[in-house]
Amino acid sequence: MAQHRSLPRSFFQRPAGEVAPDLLGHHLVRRLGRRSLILRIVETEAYLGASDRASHAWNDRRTQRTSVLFRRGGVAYVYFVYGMHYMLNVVTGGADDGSAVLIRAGEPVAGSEEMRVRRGLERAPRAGDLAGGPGKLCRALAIDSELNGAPLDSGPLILAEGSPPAPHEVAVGPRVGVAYAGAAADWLLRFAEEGNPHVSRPRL
DNA sequence: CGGAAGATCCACT
DNA sequence: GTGGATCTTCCGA
Repeated sequence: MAQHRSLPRSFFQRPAGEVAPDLLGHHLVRRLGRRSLILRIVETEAYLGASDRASHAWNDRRTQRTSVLFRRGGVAYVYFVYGMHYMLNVVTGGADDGSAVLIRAGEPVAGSEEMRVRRGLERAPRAGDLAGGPGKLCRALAIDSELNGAPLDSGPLILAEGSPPAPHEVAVGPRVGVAYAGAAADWLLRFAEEGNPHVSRPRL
C-alpha cells in the first residue's frame, strides 16, 4: 500500500474559491479496515458561506445541520439530500466562515472493484459510473453522516497529495443544481480537470 | 405540526 | 428531455 501524505490544515484554511481548484488532482482516501479506496479528485464546487445564496450557510444560517460548516477548515461536512444521496464537502476558511468545497467527482486510483460493488454495478463500469457525481462518489466510498465533522488529515477519510493538473488544464463554469440561488447561480465556482471523462454531467 | 424543497440519480420515451 | 423515488431539514403558523 502506498504511503499517503496528508494535505496540511493550512491548505483548507483559505477561501473556498481558492481551495476548490487547488483540490483537483489530489487524492481522497477512504480507509475501511485494512483496505483503502482512493479517488483522484477531478471536479469540485466552492460554496462561499453567508454571502452565497446557494450555500447552506447563506445569511449566516446556523442550524444543527450546518453547525459543522462553521468550524475551522479541514473537516468533512456530510449531509443528506433527495431522500437518498449523501454529499461530501470539505470545510474551508476559518471558524464562523461557513464556507466549503463540494467534492463532485473523482477517478478511481485504488479499490475500483469494491467501489463497483458498492455502487451496485454488475459489469465493468465506464468512466464516471463509479464516482462521476457527488451522490455516486459518496456511495462508492461508503461515505455517510457518520463522517460528518471528521478531520481530513487522519482517520477514515483523508485528503492526500496527488497529481494536480496544470493551471491551464482547469475548466471553470457555473455550479450545478443551484438555479434557485439568484445571482449566485451564475458565479463561476465549479472547477474540473479539462477533458477528464470522469467529470459529472453537464460537462464543462 | 404540516408542507415544501432539495448542492441527485436513474429509467424511460 | 422528463418525471419519480425517497426522507431529512427547515420554516411558518
